[in-house]
Amino acid sequence: MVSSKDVAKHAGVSQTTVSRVLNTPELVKPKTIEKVMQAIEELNYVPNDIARSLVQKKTGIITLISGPLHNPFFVDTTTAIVNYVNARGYKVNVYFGTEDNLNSIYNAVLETKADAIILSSMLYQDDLFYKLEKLAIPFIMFNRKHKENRHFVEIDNVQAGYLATKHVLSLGHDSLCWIGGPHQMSTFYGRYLGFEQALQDYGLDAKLVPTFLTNTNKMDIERAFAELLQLEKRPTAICAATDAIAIEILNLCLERGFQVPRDFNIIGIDNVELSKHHSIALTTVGLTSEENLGFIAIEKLFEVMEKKSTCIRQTESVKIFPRNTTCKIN
Amino acid sequence: MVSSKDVAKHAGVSQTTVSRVLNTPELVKPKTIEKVMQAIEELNYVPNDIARSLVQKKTGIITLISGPLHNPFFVDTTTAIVNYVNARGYKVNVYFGTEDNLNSIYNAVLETKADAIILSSMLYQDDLFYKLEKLAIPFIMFNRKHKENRHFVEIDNVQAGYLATKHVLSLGHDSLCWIGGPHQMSTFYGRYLGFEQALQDYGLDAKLVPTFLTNTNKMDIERAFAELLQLEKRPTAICAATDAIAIEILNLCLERGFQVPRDFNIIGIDNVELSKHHSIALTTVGLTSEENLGFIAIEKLFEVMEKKSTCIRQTESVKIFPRNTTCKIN
DNA sequence: TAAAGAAATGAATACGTAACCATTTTGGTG
DNA sequence: CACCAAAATGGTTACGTATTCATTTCTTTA
Repeated sequence: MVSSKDVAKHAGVSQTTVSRVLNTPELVKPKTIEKVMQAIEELNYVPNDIARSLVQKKTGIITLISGPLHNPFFVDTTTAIVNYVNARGYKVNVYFGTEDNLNSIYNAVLETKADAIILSSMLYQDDLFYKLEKLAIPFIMFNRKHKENRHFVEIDNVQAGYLATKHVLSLGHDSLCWIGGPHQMSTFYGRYLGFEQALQDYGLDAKLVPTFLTNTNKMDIERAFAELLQLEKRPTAICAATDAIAIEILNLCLERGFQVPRDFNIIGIDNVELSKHHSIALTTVGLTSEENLGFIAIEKLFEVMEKKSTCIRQTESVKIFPRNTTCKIN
Repeated sequence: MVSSKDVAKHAGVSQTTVSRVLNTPELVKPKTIEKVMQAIEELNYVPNDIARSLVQKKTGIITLISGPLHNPFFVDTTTAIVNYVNARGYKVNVYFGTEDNLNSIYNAVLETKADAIILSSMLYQDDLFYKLEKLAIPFIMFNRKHKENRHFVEIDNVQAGYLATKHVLSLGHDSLCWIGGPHQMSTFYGRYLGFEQALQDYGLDAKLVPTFLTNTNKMDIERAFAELLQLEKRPTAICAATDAIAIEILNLCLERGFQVPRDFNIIGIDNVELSKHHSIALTTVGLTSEENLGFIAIEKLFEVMEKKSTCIRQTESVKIFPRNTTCKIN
């Protein structure tokens, strides 16, 4: 391992000067720069970013705790976040959280010296929030909100649930069902509230509408769908709390020989890239703006890092994207 | 920032003992451990992993240079790699390489002290290979091979191209075309060779078969497809070098009102998770084994890190997965 | 040419940990 | 009780950089 001391010796200058050549060359004589650069070349010197981090107390690392990539929402956000962070000259430590590994991820993250944290795994009531505040480094949640109501970027979940539901209701469906996730997550809870509200506006009793709250892995969704098929009165429209769920339901429908939207209407929320594929063509609700939610969040996080803001609370408006998995009831 | 020195003072022991309590508690008297642990609690001490890295010359970081996630192949491999690495207690620095940003990624990576590098962005002739060997840290390529023929895990690309092509030929298609990527990548070149070989085996002249070599972003694939549609004699079967290309071609077909497989047969290579979705149901060629290629590669990389192996050269066998985007010609 | 100020360089130190070596304490044995 | 080995602990240093402060060298001006 060749260090800046080696370079210094080789160039006949002090280590300080080597450091200056790399960081503040305007303070060093051109001839000296040349000498040092040549020594760097000859010795194949590469600065040690760990040592630099130690002394500067900046690691240049952003920690991202994402959901798993089999959820296409996280494909979009991870792409946006990683690319943005790298373009800003930072590195990204990525974790994919599931029900199983989340705690060990938190342990690892809390011991890691990152410059900031961006995450989408927080529950509405979660002690993690307070641990992160104690860490005293900037953090932001995307697609999740904590009850303390700080440091988040989300879509208007209630409105999203409302618009999705209203869409199928206005197509004439009166036999709906809801497939969502655990209500400890602000996302699912908010969307469900919107669902309820829309039913109410159409004079339907939410209590009579089948509701499946499931974990969002493949197996549990399949279980929920199996239950759905057992219902006395099969719904004609399935409102899924996320595109990920919707797309998996679509898969299960086709797998069992159903046709969509003939046998089932399906609507999602998130407007993920995959939903636009013409094989899928999922009707969904998504951001009014063209931006990706992960992008908005990471941009805001950098604002906080740069002390341009101190606390982000942002709720983005949504609209409906009608595609081919919903249609007028005959 | 509370350090182990602060803990030491607070507990009335030396910093050495604090370090020992955390790393080799079996060398410390139980009563002392207790004292120190209490001090750690009270002061809310968290070890500084940067300082540890500096002294131990191990960062606990694996660098992953992946392709972009809009390519579903990289969704699968990134998932496998990140989860494996984290389960092993390491962190992952992720980069998504494209034509544009690859050089700046390389610059960043070469200055970063990672314990190992796993990448899928290497060209067959690429100076990067030699720079990485100079770095003297373990690295492995997945899905790419360098001409030096070291440090790689790949599928049998020639065989894959061969099987895919033979499949559509055996279905009665005699009007094929090939949509692939730049031949500087071993993956594309090998698969094309297999394509040629299969044509030859069926008595067709590869030189007369339309071949589109394109960059693998959406826009360039669309351009290639537009060209394809201009051909005097439209092929009945499209052999795509990757599932990513195949799935995008499928999208373009549907977008333009074509039906698959009626108007076009489409076959891919990689057997990505998405290809199994019943909306897509892409016929493809993939690993004989159940494992993900990224998983195999990262597992091998850890073997190298643990000195159990020194150099990986692995080519995995493949088989055909017939689904719904191909059918007998009528 | 001398003096003063600016520019360029260097020496020493801090960052927070693990590791090495030295020292003290403990426990067991004759 | 004395002695010795083993267990437990502590002092010091290294890791490789940036930074602070001091010193030297150069340039300008009277």
